[in-house]
Amino acid sequence: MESILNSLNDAQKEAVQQIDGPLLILAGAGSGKTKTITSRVAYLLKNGIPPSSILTLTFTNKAANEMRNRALSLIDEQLSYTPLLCTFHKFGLLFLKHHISHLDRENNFVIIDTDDKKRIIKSFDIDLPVSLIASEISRYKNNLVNPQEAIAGAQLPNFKKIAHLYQKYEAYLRQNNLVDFDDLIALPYQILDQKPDLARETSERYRYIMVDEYQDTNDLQLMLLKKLTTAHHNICVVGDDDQSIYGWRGANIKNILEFDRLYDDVKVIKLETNYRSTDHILECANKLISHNRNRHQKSLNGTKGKGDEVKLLSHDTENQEALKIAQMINDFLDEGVNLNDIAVLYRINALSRSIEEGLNRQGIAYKMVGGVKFYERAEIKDIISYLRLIANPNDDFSLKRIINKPKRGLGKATIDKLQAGAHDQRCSIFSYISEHQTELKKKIAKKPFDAITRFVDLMDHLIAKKEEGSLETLIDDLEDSFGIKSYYQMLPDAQERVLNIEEFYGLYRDFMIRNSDATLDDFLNDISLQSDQDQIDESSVSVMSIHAAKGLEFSYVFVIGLEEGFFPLLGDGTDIEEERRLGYVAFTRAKDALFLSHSESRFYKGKRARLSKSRFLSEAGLVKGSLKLNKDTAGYKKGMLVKHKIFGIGRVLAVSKVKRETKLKINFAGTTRDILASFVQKV
DNA sequence: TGGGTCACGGTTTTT
DNA sequence: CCGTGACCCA
Repeated sequence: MESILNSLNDAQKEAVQQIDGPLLILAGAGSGKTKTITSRVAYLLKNGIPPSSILTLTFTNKAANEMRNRALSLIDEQLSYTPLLCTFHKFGLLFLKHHISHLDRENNFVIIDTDDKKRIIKSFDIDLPVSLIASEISRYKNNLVNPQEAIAGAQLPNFKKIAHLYQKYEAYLRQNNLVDFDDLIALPYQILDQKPDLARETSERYRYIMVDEYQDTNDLQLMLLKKLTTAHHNICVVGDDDQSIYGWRGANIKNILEFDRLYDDVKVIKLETNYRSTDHILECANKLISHNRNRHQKSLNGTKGKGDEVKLLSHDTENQEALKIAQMINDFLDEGVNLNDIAVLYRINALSRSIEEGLNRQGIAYKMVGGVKFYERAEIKDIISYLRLIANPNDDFSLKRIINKPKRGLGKATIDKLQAGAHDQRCSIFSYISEHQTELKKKIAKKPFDAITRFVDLMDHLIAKKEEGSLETLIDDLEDSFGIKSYYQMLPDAQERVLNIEEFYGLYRDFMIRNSDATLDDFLNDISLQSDQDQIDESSVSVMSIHAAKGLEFSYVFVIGLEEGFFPLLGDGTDIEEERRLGYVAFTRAKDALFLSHSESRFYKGKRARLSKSRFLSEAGLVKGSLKLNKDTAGYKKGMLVKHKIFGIGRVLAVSKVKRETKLKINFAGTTRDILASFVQKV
């Protein structure tokens, strides 16, 4: 027990030992949050709490793995059962595997990603942007609004449309037994809500619950947690409201700001001692974040001494910026700094290109986190679709993706016929083409018919393979049957794509060897919850978005693109406080040296734009403030035409200022609405 | 059916 | 600027 508490400060000790009742740990950046959580898990175990009663929820797999390792290393004895420590989504998946039958569904469902979701929506005929529909559906789900309610509640024609698409989308998912990311949280909640006994039982099972990164939970996750604590109130949430950066994905900062209203007798412990950064860095971060109003008052106290001043780097162009930073990094390396200790961070991925070029020119090894994700590459998704179809032949969605890949002469016309035929028979496309061949033959020409027959035969063979359990070699049979690799060999970027395919085959075999009793479904679900955060830890400079840098720390940090418009990123529905929190997160990644860089101009979307310094630089005390407020107000005038995503085109009736925003009174086809200027575009 | 050309629009950020 | 989607012709 001593060994666990020994290395903790007083606040951390208190947090670790406070195991009963609701507890909010406000853990500032670099205040030893992970250490506190892992010590707390260890402390619970040491106090005889059975491992199976402890549930710890995190945001990324990476955080989950790291915490598991650290917690277990604090315990000497071997555990027969490891406490469940996973992401919210993984927890949802495990729960649904056991309980989805309560919703009258089979547990061989498949998880779809955002791209799949958009494809499904796109396959309906729509006249609104897919991204809008997708995000509205997400919103409905996160607010527990079902399609019927959505339709009943929708007022405007476009919302009516979206609500109907939502209904169609849900029907599609159900029919194909698909589950999207939102469902992984929403469906468990629905089940627990319908079955109070199950809620109680589940809550009894997990008597000690901990939640990491609580500032980034959404409403639905909060409700789910509420269900999980029906039988007790032993919930410990850990987070930092100043680091809430996922509002765009539905995270609700109120969850952490108002946690004490959720349960009686909430104990609050603040961890305000920062062990990571030097004082100059902290001062800069503290100053910046102090401009936010919506936050728990607190500040970080350093322990490392003053350190070097935070440096502002000014450049004319992004190429100069990249060159200069690459040179500086080279100098650090000459001084003996480790590649792993250096990071370049930015607000938007588009800025990575120039930096990569600069690092390449200087011959500096770097790793990009994010960008095009491995599992989202077209060639990988094709193979995944084949596997999904083998796992579940009724998955029309996957079938349509690969039925003509590699090309077998099956175009839109044929596929439409198959779809119509399947619809008439009320069965999936696959069962239609395998079981109604005589009928099919009458409908389509010989050539496509032969292609389909051959496709079905090969698939049947693979399905049989799966059923007899030869999963390890299934991937080779798949390649032998369909020649996906050789197909991509002929396409552009062949080399890279083939390498990706080979890597994927390797991952598949590896998974099947390591998990000998796993099913194909297990594999598919496992990879769909994987992010590529978990990269190989070779020695290199890290280049990534600030979001990707959450939870990480580096000795030397460069933040680039500190210009109005890029950071803060200004556009539809910008939340300036969240932008500022992102700045805070970026600054507090640095341990010893922080460099903030801006450029006078940048080449973006095909043209070069002149840019002014980010307001965050003056707010952090780095440049003397010459804040131009309401810069974009001037653009709007009475009588002007503007366009809104949902309301369409309207005419401006009046322009006014509210706080720092421009508010417009707009006439949309006879209806007058007050709307913030940031939500409309000039026509 | 599939390949080629042309116009458009767009990017935050991720489980 | 680059990738995607619509449209047209062989």
